[in-house]
Amino acid sequence: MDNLKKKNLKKKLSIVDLAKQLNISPTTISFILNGKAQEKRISSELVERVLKQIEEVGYKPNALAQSLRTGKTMIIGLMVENIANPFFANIARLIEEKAYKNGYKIIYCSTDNDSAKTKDLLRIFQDRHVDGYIISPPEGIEKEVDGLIDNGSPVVLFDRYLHDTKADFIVVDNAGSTYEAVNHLVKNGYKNIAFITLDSLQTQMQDRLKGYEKALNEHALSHHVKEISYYQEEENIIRHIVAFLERKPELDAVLFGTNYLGVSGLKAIKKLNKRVPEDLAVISFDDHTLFELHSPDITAISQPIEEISEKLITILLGRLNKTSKAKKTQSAVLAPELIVRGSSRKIKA
Amino acid sequence: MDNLKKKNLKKKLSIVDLAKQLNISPTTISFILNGKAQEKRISSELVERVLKQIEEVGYKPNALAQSLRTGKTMIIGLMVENIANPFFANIARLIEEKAYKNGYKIIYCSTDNDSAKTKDLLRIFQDRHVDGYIISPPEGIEKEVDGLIDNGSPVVLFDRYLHDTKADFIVVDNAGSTYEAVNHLVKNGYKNIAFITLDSLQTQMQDRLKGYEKALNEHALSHHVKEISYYQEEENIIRHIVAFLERKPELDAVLFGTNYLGVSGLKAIKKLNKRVPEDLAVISFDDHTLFELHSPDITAISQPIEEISEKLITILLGRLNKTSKAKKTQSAVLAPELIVRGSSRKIKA
DNA sequence: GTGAAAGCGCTAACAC
DNA sequence: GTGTTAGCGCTTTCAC
Repeated sequence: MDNLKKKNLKKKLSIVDLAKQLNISPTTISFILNGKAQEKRISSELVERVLKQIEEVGYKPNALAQSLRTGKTMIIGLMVENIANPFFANIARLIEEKAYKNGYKIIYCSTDNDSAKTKDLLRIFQDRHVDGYIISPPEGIEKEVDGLIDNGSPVVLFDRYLHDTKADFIVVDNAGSTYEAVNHLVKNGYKNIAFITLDSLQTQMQDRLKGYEKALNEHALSHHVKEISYYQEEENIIRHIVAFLERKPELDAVLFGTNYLGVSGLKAIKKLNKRVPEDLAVISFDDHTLFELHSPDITAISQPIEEISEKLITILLGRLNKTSKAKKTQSAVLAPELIVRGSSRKIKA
Repeated sequence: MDNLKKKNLKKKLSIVDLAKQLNISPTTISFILNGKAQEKRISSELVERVLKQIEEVGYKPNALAQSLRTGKTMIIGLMVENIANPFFANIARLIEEKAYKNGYKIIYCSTDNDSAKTKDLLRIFQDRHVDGYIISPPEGIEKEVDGLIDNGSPVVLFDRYLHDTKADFIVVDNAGSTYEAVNHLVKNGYKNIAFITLDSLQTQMQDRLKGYEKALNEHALSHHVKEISYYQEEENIIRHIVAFLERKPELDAVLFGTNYLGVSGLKAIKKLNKRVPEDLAVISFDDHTLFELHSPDITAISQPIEEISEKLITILLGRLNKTSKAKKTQSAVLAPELIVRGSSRKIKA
């Protein structure tokens, strides 16, 4: 009866309680628990006895107290632009998995590309003493990021990076892959190629724009760039795309700068009753379930999500484990893959 | 020079440091910080002075120490089946937002519907002393959930619930909405309606099955149920669906039990070169960007994501704020909406 | 009105 | 090899 009750009640017992039960000092238990039994030459019988008792009474160290003492929380702060975006959700998923495997937990949040919100969020993460950060940063948080690093918290950026920052980063070859995509369109006979992108100075968007422009210049084709503001409802985005496409009847192909622009773009194209690719060829940056199943299926610049996540966590864990803080900025530029599908196929002229 | 350095260094200063600077006791500062200035009748000038100093030196209380002392972490543990599933990602997004607005942060993870993994994860959340839980639970964690509640941590389940548990839950009317969807198909002239679902005993899947069967029974139509195991690659799922559809050429409609089954199903249907809805009408549980843009667009049972998130966080915050632990289980059953699209339209017989 | 002091549970330098 | 003890930074009871 009493035993049963005890089990349910789960009186949180501390290392001191445990020490009393065993008639030894908390220190010894602490040493054993932290793998210092050998080093401190604690008798293996004692170790045995302690471990057994721990098992028996279900003792679990208070992580909060540990963190307060050691300064390490084993928590990684993950800030993505928007967790509802499949690209970020998939990255988050993979990072989470790899982090857990290494004993780290994830606290996450969506920044909405809002630097004020992001600063608040960074503050909160700092308050909670997260050990390291993985961030797809909005513009304007350079100072805060460097502040974190100065305080000894490693930061790895992804999807885009920040100029003049000490933070590590993992990005993809945005310029090169966009360049390749446009060349693919040109090779298939398209000449009036638009680029519908975000009105954003973030590096990834700027690089995609550069790739687009470089390709067009090389082929002496005229530019058709439409920049759309990030901060609006999808309906509005669609409206803008519709207006742009209507204004430019000469277009025969369009490249979308992000997956959600691609999705909105397809909705716009549907509204206009344009046939893909006969009236308008389509390529989108980022792949999306939708692109595979759409009729026709949509050519996409697919990012190596698995590789990105792997590198991110590897770099971060490296920083977390090593004491050498002096190491230089690490970075990697990964190669996306152009997945050619029906929406950009050659049409008989 | 020295000032600059100080700013960058951000020597974490404690409440004691602050007290020394002000020549008062830490207690007073603590009272002021915790809104007890009135109660303790601390002179408003002192309050002013303290606040100003805090501002000036950028003092921030150590949340870890606070948590250790108070036992509250202001962190909510969110466990979803899979953050890469848009349904869960969207819910997570909304919950996160609402939580932050109330001063709570989210630690999240994906359970993969794996009860062993989930138990581990619960353990980790417990270790970190999260204040409350929002969970889309796999089967088999009833005991653990009740354990949490017994220990005073509120738990709200969603998407499905657990029998014989004290936990609150928010679900949708799975049986009713599936019933309605099948009736819609029947009304549009379909007679051989399959239900492709998960091989799962979770309540939501069972209820969807019941709704399907009830409708068929009322119309004296024969059942065609295909249960697919959750734990496999998408390729395999597609293969199973293909095989099922090939084995049952008499089918003229199919209802998918989840959004990813719907997506895989569409891929299977594409492989089989079946026309939708001429050869096979399609409805899927859960809406998905894809369903809107697919040709034809896909009829879906859309869950009220915003409302679900709102209720979840409201119930949890209610529990967190109130001291009355004795309150009975709270639950709500929300109504999904059948969004009728082209994939289930009436075809001329 | 304000302060001293006792912990929350843990780690680790130091002592023996 | 093992124990004593001083904090980590905060809240809160009790005293004045």
